[in-house]
Amino acid sequence: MAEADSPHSNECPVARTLEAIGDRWSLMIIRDAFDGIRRFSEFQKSLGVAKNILASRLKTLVEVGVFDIGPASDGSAYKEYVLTEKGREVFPIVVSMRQWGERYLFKPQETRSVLLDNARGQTLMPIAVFSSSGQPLGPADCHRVRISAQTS
Amino acid sequence: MAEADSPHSNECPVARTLEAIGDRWSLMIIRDAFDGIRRFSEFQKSLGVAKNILASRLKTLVEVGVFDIGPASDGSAYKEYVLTEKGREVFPIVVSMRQWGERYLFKPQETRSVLLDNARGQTLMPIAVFSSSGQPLGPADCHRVRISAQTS
DNA sequence: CCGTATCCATTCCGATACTG
DNA sequence: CAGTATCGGAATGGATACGG
Repeated sequence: MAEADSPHSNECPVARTLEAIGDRWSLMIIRDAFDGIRRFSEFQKSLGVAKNILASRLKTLVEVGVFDIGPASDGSAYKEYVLTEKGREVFPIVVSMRQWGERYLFKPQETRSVLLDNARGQTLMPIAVFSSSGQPLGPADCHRVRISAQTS
Repeated sequence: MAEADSPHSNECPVARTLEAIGDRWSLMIIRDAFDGIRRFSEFQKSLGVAKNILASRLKTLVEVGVFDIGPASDGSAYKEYVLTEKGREVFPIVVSMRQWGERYLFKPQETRSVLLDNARGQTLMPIAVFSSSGQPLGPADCHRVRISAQTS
């Protein structure tokens, strides 16, 4: 049954995001796409994942709207997977994951990959949460509320 | 070599983060912790997850250093799970996931839960990636490089 | 109340083989 | 090159029963 959604994904956007791209491979695939990877074989080589798994993930990511399938840019007969706007917008998610990992999961001298901005070759500003008025916010400074539809 | 890690967690911080907290429940547990949940039964009720699973996840999250176990604040005989600094710092990750989900995974009128800042009751500023000099950055404005240990 | 132990179903993954 | 088909094994999840 291609039924709606699973029990707990109903109204929490975090849960839905996890359900859409929160599996073990999807975010890695998207991360590679941020590095310019577009071809099946390149994903496969970069990730070392089995082809059937990769095919399956790519397929659902296209269904979800993270990737579009387009013609090869080099004129070859094959397809390319290119990020949609929706896909590009997961950038903050993977960058915040990257920064958290860098900070807490590596020993100081351990070899790692880092992200640099093209313009200056500098590391990025740490991602943080701000209020609409620009105040930095921690978990304790926020609360969740339920919004049922808007009548304006 | 000298790589004793699991295959894909090698040197990408994103991969390590995914391995540490990227499973189906951990981020939901942490999200609940941001809402002030600290007790086993509260997590269980909030998430609707089986007790053995919850116990298992909580255990690994403690091992990973996201939670500390402390005495109950109300003087009862039981433990509480309280976020460490490392745990609190996953806040940007779940907020960026939340915002992406809100934006792309909900129909406009669908009921959802949203995060508001306590001080003003406003929605948060969208999380974005900036260079160290304050320029907004997209995926195409960055590149990855490998850093092997020491320079200077 | 807070877990642990057990059992079972399901899903996920990887290797391999095969097709256009 | 870009997948699909199939299979076995591993990991994950859920329900329930039990113990501190």
